[in-house]
Amino acid sequence: MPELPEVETIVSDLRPHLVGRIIVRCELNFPTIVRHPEPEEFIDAVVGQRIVSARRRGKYILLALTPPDSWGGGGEAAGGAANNLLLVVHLGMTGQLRLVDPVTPLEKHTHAVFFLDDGRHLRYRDPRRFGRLLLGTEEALLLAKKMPRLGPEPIDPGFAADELYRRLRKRRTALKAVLLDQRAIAGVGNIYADESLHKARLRPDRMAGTVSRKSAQRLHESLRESLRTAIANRGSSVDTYRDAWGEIGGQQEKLLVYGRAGEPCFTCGRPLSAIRIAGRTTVFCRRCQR
DNA sequence: TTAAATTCCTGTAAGC
DNA sequence: TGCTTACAGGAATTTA
Repeated sequence: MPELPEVETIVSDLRPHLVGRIIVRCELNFPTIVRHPEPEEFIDAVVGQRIVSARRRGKYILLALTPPDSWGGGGEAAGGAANNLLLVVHLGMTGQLRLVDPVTPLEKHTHAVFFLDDGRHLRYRDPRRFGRLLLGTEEALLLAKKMPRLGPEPIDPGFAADELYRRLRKRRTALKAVLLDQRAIAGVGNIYADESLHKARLRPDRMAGTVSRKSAQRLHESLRESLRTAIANRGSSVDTYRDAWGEIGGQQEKLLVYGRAGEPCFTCGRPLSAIRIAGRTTVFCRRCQR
């Protein structure tokens, strides 16, 4: 499922192709995939807009839009103005955002199609429909509670070990539950939570508030290392993840624990255990993670 | 305020 | 082979 590395791969691939394009038409084959505003208003507002930037925040894809004739045109080419209208895409578990040639056959479960002025189609497909599309300014979406106030970006150079330590210390729940909380740290999901806890040799069900500064430092390092390696390998194609071109990633071959319950730990050889934390399957090594 | 439980959804795989 | 059932999980929502 798409987490930070997968979303980062999609956004960085799409960016050079989308920035500068105008959305000339929008079709919603399954309108309820749009969660804000009403589907009709969404279409009216999005059509005619120019995409001026494409970025990632947590697991969200943010496309900044401006009317092409506003401000003498191209005035915000750098993108990122704070009160820009944003087209927001969250992929949920099985969402796919693909840029295709118009002759590409429409795949089943394609819920939205954005027709671009270069003739190509940006298609949103999502069999399980846990994903969603949003449109509005960042402030409006936060206010309407369509998006959470996300925690810091774990791969940001400014994200210090001490900040992770402080965020863990104040929580009275399992370490892994905090990693999965998007308001605590943005972008981490089930795969990279398990992977980084394993690398840091920490039990996922350990109470977050009891971790030492030293343990938090190890987790900080392993979390960043797991995410950066996964980005370098273009993400993990477990379940249905595909990049913007429909291709699989490479990180699934290198996962240490995720999806390997019952199989031997690569470090000690003991079978990996599976437990449930915060409603998610959690795989770890009872010997290596204490 | 925080944490836990519930809900949404369908493809896949296990079990009979 | 074909049917039924359990399971996968991100995050909004509800409950405690």
